[in-house]
Parts: sequence; structure tokens; C-alpha cells
Amino acid sequence: MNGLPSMSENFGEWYQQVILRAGLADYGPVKGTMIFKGYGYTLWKNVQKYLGEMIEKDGVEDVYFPMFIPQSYLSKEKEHVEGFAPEVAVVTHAGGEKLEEPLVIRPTSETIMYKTFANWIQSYRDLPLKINQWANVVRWEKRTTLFMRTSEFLWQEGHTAHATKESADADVFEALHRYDDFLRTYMAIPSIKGYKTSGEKFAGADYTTTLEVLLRSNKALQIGTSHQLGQNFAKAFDVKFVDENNQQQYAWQTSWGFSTRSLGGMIGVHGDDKGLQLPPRMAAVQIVIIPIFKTPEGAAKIKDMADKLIEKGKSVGIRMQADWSENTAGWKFNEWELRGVPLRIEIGERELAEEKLKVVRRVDGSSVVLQYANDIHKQLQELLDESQAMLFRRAEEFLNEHTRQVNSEAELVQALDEGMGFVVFFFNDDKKQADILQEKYKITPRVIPLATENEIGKDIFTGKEGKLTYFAKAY
RNA sequence: CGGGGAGUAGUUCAGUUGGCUAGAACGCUACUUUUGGGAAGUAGAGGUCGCAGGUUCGAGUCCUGUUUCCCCGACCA
Repeated sequence: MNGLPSMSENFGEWYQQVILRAGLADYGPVKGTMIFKGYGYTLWKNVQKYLGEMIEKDGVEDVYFPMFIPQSYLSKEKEHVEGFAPEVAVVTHAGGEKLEEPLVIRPTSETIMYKTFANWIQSYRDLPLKINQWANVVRWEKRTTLFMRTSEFLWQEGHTAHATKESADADVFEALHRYDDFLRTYMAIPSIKGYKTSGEKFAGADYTTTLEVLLRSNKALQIGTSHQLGQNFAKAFDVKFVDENNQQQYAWQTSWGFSTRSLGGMIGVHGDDKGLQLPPRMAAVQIVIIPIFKTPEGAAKIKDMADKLIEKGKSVGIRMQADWSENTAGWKFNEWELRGVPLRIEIGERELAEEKLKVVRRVDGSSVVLQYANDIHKQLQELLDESQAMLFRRAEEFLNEHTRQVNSEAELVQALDEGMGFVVFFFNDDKKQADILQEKYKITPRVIPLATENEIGKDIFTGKEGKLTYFAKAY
């Protein structure tokens, strides 16, 4: 074995070690900070590329706002400041002097952006306004985990302003579905889309939507969120416009974000005891070539073949590399499995002689032998696509097998005992009852799915009207 | 932020009641033999013992502070 802790027995240890050993990241010197190494940062670059393309295609313009926010800005929206005050980092000194007004390092950019929106927006003709920025934000978390919760993290935050509530609502769901599309298509992650309960919504929002994912630790992780901010911020920051009837109106606003936490989700959803498992569309290296040779002449021939494959791969958009390190073949097999590369090609004397390639899938360890031919890359691409689909299917099965609807507290207890991750029941969105459930079973309300939004049933505790709500332990 | 554990070579760790020049394994470097599931030999390099202060003739070891990581809890996008 590779010396990794077992994922099923000790997820926390496994998670940390797989990240460090696969070379995704290191710890930074300041509490809760992390260093993205090349192998890990490439994953984020792929998020920026693919999700970025989707956002731009929907007519959202990329911008960049400063990271320093005057403290007074943050205080303007009451719920917002109460929500974020405990976790902001504040700059009090700069240039060797104490600052007149302390500067908050952005925990999110609503306040600084909307102060500016007030100037940008005058007429209904200026709406809708849709912007996005890729940035780092800082939230001083008490308990941190690589990728999933770090003091400083990277994300994109989209912000839009609209003339009507309906237009803003539509944008909230457009963003949510875009995230879902990205998660499915690129990260091979199935999620539960829906609303946050009132106790879990964004500070300052009318309502918050979310995508909840189930990790293999059986804990839920929120990946991506989209908020209807109503006119709350517009009123606080005076974002007003004149409508068609020459009436002053407050704008309706939304914000939505997707962060490096998603990479933690990807690791936690697809990994196994052998290590990481990267979906082909996200992987920095999609195919690794392991040469196996006995003589320098053999090595040279294999190198010719490998170079050609890699070169051609580059031209058709398959990310390949060969491992010519002096480690033994067995060592390399284990190493690249730990690093999560979707496909491995073994080229030895046998393959050379028969003009074949042995291709091994990371997803299930199975192998196929391909005849070396002109359309070899097409076949490789098909294998990559297959792996991508298989990962999604596997994750979906896991999600289904670990989700159960219950109709009483006894059933709930039983479901948790039997290893369910999500327990689903009619719930009245009562804060007190949620607190009791957290106290007794460590579960919190994660999401009210869009899919069953209109089903009304009796809350299994109070008998009041409630909606189907997913509960789970949160990561 | 509360409770617990830890920080000594790149990594994992040993280091006894304070005592001589701080150790091992793996990894790393060079050479040789190897390469189809984590190879072997020989030689070598590598340490301000997390950081700061204190006690002492003498501190990896004792004391104080501080910082980082892990686990549990509280808080939370």
C-alpha cells in the first residue's frame, strides 16, 4: 500500500495527507492559510477557465475591486455587519502610522461594490448590471481545513442589480443552475440544489440558495451559493434608479459565489484509499505515461513513441506527460494513483513490439489494450470521457445510498445509525427545533430542495406545515 | 474561543532524573546493478531541537509567553 490512512476509517487524516502528498498544497505560515502548489493551482485555473467562460457567456462582465474596505462601509447593512464582524481582519496601521479609519480586508465585496453601484446606476436603462470578480477574500475562521475552510480563500463573486424582484430572482437561479452545470459537467459532482433555511441564510439576504454536496465522510459541504439580496443593500447604499414612469426606485440585487472550497469537495467526493481521484476535465495531468524498459535502446524507442503521443495530445487538447524519473515502475503506478491521474499508459517492450498501448483507468483499476493507430487520441479521449461519466455515476450512487427520507424521530435515529449522510423530513424551519437537532444528533438543516419546494407536509416534530428539508452533519 | 494531543534532518519519529560531538528509518546526492505493482549495494550531504524570554556552571529536556498543525466542542460561509 501507499501508506495513506484509510479514507473510510479516518477521513480527516486521509484528507489532509492526500492533499500534502499529492502535491496540491502546503500550509502557509499564518494560521489557516494555505499555499497552492502548481498541481493544485492548476485545478483552480481550470475552474476559472471553464466556469469563467460560462459566466461570461451569460453576459456578466469581469471587474476588479480593491481588497481594502473602509470599516464604515461594512456597518451600513445591519445584518451584514453582524454576520461578518466576528470574522473580519482589520488593518489599523499603515505607512508606519495609525489610520484615521481602520480598513477591513474584504470578507466579501457587497459593501464596496454597492457604494459604487450607487454612482453607476441612475436610470432603469442602466439595469440590469452584472459584474463578476475573481479575487481573494479573508474570513478569520476559528477552525480551518485545507481548501474547505481557510482564513484566506480564492473565489469568484458575481453581483447583479435589477429593476424588478422578478428579474433578480431569475438571476439568482441562473447563477445556481450555472454552478450545478459546472459541478456536473466538469467536477463530476452531483448536488442538492435549493434554499437555505432562515437560520442559515447569508447575512443581509432575503433568501439564500445553495448547492449541497455529500462527501465520502458522509458529511455535507456547501459548494456555491446564490443570494437574493432584495433591496436591503440598495437601501443601505442608496442604489436608486429612475424607472419608466420617472419614479425613484431601489434596485433589487443578487450576489453569488464559488470558491476554492469546491476543490476540497472534489477531493472529498471522488477520493479513495489509493488517494486522489481527479475528474478528467479538471485534472492537471489527464494521462501519465509510464515507460518500462530494460536497455537504453529500449528506452530510446519508448521515448520516441511517448513524445509523439504527448505532442499529438497537446494538439488535440489532451494533457499528457511521461514519468522518466528513475523510480521503479511499481513506484510510479502508486504515485500517480495517489496523485489522482485518470488514465495511465504503460509502454514496455511488449507494447513496443506489438504496437499496442496498455491503458489503465484510475477509476476502477481496469485496463484496456489499444492498437496504436492514427485515431489513438480519439480512443483515449473516449476513455477519459468514460471515466468522467463513471465518476459522476459513482458519486450519484453514493449520494442516493446515503440519503433517506424519515417520518419520525425514531426513523431519523435509525437512519443515522445505519450510516445515512442526508436525512430528509418535513420541517417547519423552526430555529429552536434546529438547535435541538444539532445538540442531539449534530445535524443541521442543509437545504430545502427546489425539486420538492411545493410539497407541503407535517413537520415530524411539531406537526405544523413544513417543507422537505435535508439535514446532515456539516463539514 | 474551550478541552485534548503534537511541533527535534526534506518526511515519520526516538532522545531516560537537565550532562560529553543530538540519533534512526525513509527520502536526498554520487557511482554501480535495477525498472510489468512502492528494488539493492557502497560512499556522502543534511539540525540556530517551532519562535521569544527565563532558571542553571550547563537546556531538545525545567519555567513563562507565543505560534502552527491534528482531534473533539462552540461559532460560521
